[in-house]
Amino acid sequence: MKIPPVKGTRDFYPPQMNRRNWIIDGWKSASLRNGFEEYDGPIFEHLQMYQIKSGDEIAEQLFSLKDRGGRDLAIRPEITPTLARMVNQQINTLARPIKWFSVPRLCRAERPQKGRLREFFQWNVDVIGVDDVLADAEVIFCAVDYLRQVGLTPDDIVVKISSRKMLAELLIELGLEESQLEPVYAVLDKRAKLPEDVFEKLLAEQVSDGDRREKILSLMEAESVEKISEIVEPDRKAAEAIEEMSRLFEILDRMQIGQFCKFDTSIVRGLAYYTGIVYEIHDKAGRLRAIAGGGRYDNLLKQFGGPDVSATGFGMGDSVLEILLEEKGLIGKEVEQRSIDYFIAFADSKYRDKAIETASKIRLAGMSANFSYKTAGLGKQFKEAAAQNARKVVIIGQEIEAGQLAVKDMAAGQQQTVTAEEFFRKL
RNA sequence: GUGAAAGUAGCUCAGUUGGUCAGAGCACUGGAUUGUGGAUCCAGGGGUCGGGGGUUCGAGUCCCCUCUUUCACCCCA
Repeated sequence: MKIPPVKGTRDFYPPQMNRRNWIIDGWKSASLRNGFEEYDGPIFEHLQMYQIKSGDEIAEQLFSLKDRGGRDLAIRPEITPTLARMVNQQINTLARPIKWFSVPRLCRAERPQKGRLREFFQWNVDVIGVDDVLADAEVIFCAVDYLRQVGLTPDDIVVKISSRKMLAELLIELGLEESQLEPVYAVLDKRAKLPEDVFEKLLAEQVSDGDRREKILSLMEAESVEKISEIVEPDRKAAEAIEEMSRLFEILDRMQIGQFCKFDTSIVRGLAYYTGIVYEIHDKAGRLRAIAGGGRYDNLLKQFGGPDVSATGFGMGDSVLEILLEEKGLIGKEVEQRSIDYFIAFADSKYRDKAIETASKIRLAGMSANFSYKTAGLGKQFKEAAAQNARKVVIIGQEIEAGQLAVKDMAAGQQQTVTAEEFFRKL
């Protein structure tokens, strides 16, 4: 009986596994050079953990199970709750700022589509315990640092940045009720996806007053933080939020990534827990879903039973990223290819034992080596070596009787005869 | 959860109104090639035509169901 793979999952054969490792290794080294430490948690948690933040309806979108003790568990659909739990548990012993990153494997029971699978990897970078927008700037820098390092430029991607706090203060100043904010956010979030007239109609359903709608539309079109104050005269709290945004952009400029970043009030983000700066990284053409998204979530640790500690961070999934990198031709052929330091060929089956011995010595010295399981001619063995992308081929032939080996550099095509003793000494 | 399209070898695909329709290229294995490579030539293995049911003398082809994939919607932590 043939059993198919599970819907929305991927098999990683060696070439795809090499790609996956290349992406994840890039994430990890970017995190480390930005001063973040790696952590991880279990792949499942109590189901309840995911209901605190997002409510029951989200429980339908995750994989849940009952263990033999009747406990309701869920495979993690995100790692932020685990992070909050882990940090809360040791909050009094952790030195601040807490700069942590993780590359968890996550599962969500959603319908798969382009750039969205049921199992994926997500790079998470967070700073906990710092109120200052400097922390927001630093995580944004970390994301851009990686994306730039793999070859993406400001022509390819854009970090769209806004502020929940600023938007809320301005909307309230315009006369909206607190209770209207959520539904209005939902409409504003759709702006980029909808034709203008449909968007305006949806907005009119939420905001009946024409003048207010005008102002909101102008806010959405503001190209810079400065323009905001021209549209709505900010009160003290709004001015603070605007000031914070300006400062963020100053820091991003100082960090040399200003050309990747753009003020964009249409970035609202789905769920309610963001409290300040919010941002999404998109492909410049806007054809794909977001590459990454994040923001400040100052209330989360408290919601998980911890103290009032601020936090900010982002998540970047592997699937949209891989599609974009593929489209831009930034995943080189060599990423998928295997390679090996040495391939040991033997000219006659009587030298096979010597070849096994040689390969083992090379491996013990810390280099990679293979030899053929077959006793084929040298031509075949060279083909095998080439197929494995071997850098050098060592030939064991009659010269071994005089203590010598032939070593061929496959790229250069040059071959040298050296004594076995010298060869092993130089490994 | 809703809607649309697709599914033939490991991959990309051809297969006419139902009647030599089990095929090609690439990949893989072996040989040409018993001391030298990714080329070339030859040969070979590999398929219950996604699965199940139906119509028919006869189904890869038509009908129904189902699974999977892709795309969009809902949602997007």
